Amino acid sequence: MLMTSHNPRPVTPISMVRVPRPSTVDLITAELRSAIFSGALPVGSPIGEVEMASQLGVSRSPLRESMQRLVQERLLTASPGRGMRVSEIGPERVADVYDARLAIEAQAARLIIKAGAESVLDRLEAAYAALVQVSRGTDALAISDADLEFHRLLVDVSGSARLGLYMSTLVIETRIAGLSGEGDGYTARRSVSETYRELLDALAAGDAFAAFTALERQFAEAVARHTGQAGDVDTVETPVTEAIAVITPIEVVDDEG
Amino acid sequence: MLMTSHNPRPVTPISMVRVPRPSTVDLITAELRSAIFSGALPVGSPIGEVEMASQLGVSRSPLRESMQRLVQERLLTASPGRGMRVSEIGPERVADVYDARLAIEAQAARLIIKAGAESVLDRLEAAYAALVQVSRGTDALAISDADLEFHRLLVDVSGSARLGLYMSTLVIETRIAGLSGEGDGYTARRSVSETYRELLDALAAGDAFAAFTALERQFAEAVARHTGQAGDVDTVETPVTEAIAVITPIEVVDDEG
DNA sequence: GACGCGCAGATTGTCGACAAGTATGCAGAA
DNA sequence: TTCTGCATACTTGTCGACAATCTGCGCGTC
Repeated sequence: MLMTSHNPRPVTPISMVRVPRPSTVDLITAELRSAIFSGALPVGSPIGEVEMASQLGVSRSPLRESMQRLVQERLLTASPGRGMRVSEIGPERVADVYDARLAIEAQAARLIIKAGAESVLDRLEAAYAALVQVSRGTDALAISDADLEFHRLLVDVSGSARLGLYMSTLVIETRIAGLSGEGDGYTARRSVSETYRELLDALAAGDAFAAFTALERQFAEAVARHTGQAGDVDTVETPVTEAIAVITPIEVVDDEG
Repeated sequence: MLMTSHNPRPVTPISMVRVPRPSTVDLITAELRSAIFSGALPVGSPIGEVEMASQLGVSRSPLRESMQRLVQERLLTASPGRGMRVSEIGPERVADVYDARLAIEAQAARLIIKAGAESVLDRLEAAYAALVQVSRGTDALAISDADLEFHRLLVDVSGSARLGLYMSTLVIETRIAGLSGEGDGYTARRSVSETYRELLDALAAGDAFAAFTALERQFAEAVARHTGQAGDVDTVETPVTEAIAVITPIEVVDDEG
């Protein structure tokens, strides 16, 4: 009992990390990201600040701060004096997105192999099975969701916080690239590429080079599809109805039991 | 002369991209980034908004918007109700930074090899020579500058906009990691690692795997040095004087000839 | 008929002010 | 002496308002 006073160390110093409550800017940012991803905010559309602020139930100041985060993410482009608009990713920028994805996901694959945990392979197999299942249907957006979910999981299970941060942006950029195309239809590939199977086998075998090659081929196919040089792959197109996802107001957190 | 009117197409439609003037938020963001990189804003120090705003000559609103960009970059950490502080990168996070750098720079090396332009090799050789030259001195910060300049150039010449965006943040994070260490001294390695030479040779030979291996070894050395498991390498330490770089006020752009 | 100019409307950028929350210091009790 | 509770001062978060800027429309002129 006498020792407690002269040593002001906390009781559990190791796992006592500060868990910050999400701020308003965090909530708005997440809401805007979701709106861009779902297509509720169409690609290229300008964002009226007063309208968006009232729709979110907040003032312009936190909204503007949130939009600056998305500007840093390159999801919004700012024109001084002219406001923000949702970034477009035309065919000439698709290759850049997939170059970055190859950098991130190949490194994630290396980290997974380096860690050598088998449980992550099961989770990836499950995500792959879900992708195969959804690809039997005709909902292009659902196929894209399962596809991106697989890739996001690949990076998440690698355990790298920075790679995960980059990937969460790249996932949305990939979706934007699909939405920036011709008209308001979303095109997805219906037959799952065999490179997914190759990637999973390479991860199981611990072959980093084979994993890289699989990803490289998979992305080359995607870039060719996005730039209109698609081969004879079976694709399905779904119109994007903007009403499927609305902007939900930010609700004030009331943290009393 | 008669054709000019009926065809309203711009004169140079291909390279007529809109060059936006830098907004105030851009200027403040660049200034804060520079202050963090130079050590004018010490690692872990809180940022008083009123003081910083008056020092920059702007109001709190654009300053707060700029800081949100840096929060997205992970250069600042926000505690709700408690303000912002410059992020620390302790020894447990150093490996994550270098994992991300390996992802980015290895992909950059692949892109350089894929493009196959010899002029970029000359620029990299020049940056390498500058690093060797500076490493003969005892200014640790100058050595770090030349080191990071080499790596930034490596990514810049790859031509990928997104990799460059990631790298500009990773460069500052690497510097922060060096500044987060023991006391207010910056330690740099004095003898240039032979992995730089190996990387350049691999790029010249078009060997992507060798380039990756060189980077991987180079970063493993750096992580070991940052986490205190340094071997017998020759290091030099320079105290960081915070007065060397002050926060310069944002000057209003007056764009008349 | 086409081009340039000017004005009105709306929107963005910036600022000051209020409200809410947090850190600090002090007094009092165990 | 040490811990607890409270009052105070300061900081942040949010809001409304003003100023600067851009867009669109209409008019006049070449």
